[in-house]
Amino acid sequence: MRQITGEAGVNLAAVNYHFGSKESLMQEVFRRRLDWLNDERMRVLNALETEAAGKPLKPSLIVDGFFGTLLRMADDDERGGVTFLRLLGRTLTDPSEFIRTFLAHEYASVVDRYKEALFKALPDVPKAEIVWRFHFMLGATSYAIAGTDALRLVTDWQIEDADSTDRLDRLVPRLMSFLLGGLRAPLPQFPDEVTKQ
Amino acid sequence: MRQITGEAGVNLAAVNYHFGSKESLMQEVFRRRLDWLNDERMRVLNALETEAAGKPLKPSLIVDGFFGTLLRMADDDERGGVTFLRLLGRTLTDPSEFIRTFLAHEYASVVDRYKEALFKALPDVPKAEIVWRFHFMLGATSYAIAGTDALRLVTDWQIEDADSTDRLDRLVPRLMSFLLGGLRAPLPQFPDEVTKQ
DNA sequence: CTATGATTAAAACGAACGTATGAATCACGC
DNA sequence: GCGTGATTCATACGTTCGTTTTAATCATAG
Repeated sequence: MRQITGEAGVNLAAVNYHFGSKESLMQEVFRRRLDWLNDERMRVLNALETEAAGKPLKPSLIVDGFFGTLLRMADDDERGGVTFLRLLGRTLTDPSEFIRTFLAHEYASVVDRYKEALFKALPDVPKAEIVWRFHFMLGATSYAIAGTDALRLVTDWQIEDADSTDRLDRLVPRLMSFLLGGLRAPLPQFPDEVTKQ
Repeated sequence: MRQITGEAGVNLAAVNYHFGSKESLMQEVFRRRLDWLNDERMRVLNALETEAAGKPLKPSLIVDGFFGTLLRMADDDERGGVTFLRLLGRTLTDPSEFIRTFLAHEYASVVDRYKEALFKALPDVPKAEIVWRFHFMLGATSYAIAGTDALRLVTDWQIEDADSTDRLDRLVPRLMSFLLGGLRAPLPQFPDEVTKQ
């Protein structure tokens, strides 16, 4: 709080006066960004489904609508840019109880719509499997967003290191093809099912 | 500290007496687990490479050696079980500076060996792409480990909810096929390269 | 038994945190 | 210009945190 109000050039008590508490401030920060993001996601999916006129969508379009829309926020300083994406990435993995509940509520309907679209797009894949892979995709994405610096230490990163805007241009297609590859991977063999076949 | 020493039934000052500081205690916790994990990973990779006698390894074996070995720690209460995996998952995404540096140091050589094995196994995939996909795989795995409860709120999880040991039996193959699918996905098209072709 | 070094125990320190308080300042309709 | 409600300010409260201190207890060699 002292750091935030300090950099904002206002008094420490301002947050509690205007927002009530630290948690309320955080909720407002997330709401400001996530409302836009989820509206945009809904808009994209609606457009896709209208155009498809009842036919299943291509998985790549669905994945791009959900994760691509998120990643492209990084380019938009008006929407928080990379800073917000990093905050979100961290929050998705290290969730304090209250903010996790809030995120769940904020996200639920959008995630449900996209899940349904994926069910329809991949009728041969069991629904449970799709939900799991959605989970994995979220993880890969959160990590890619939040941990840009984290991995640079683990591996000695002999990778091109242009300015960050350039890196984002390349991160999105890279992550997209990874996510799609994972989403459409052959179904797993469970140990207890091997004998059944 | 008070919670830890409390549950251990010892005095608060015990940690500072025996370990020096909270950070040193954490380092020791991670070292105890990661030394074993990374030794095991090295052992597995060495065995694979010996058996292959210079020929490239199957990517699935490499991925299983790195991520499968990690996940199977969850079954081994002697090695920390799910508790340690959750701690590690959280730490990989929310890294305080000092512990991230420590993890990087602890991991570097193992990650390098596995990266080299992947380079050799996938000669047609640019090295930079493999490093990125390694990153993505780490993210999906960390999230799968740490966020078992987190996603259950986001999606209304109409998934079988057996006891956790059963869920682990199924999580490993599920995650493995996702990771492999992502690792071997078609290469991405970068916007600025489209015109070149 | 006693001396000595290691360990444990109780208590407090100083810093950081979110929040609350009361006075000072501001904006603005009358 | 004055009064009133909203806002800003300095300040302090009460906790929690990691650490430190000092005394008590323990183990053990002589």
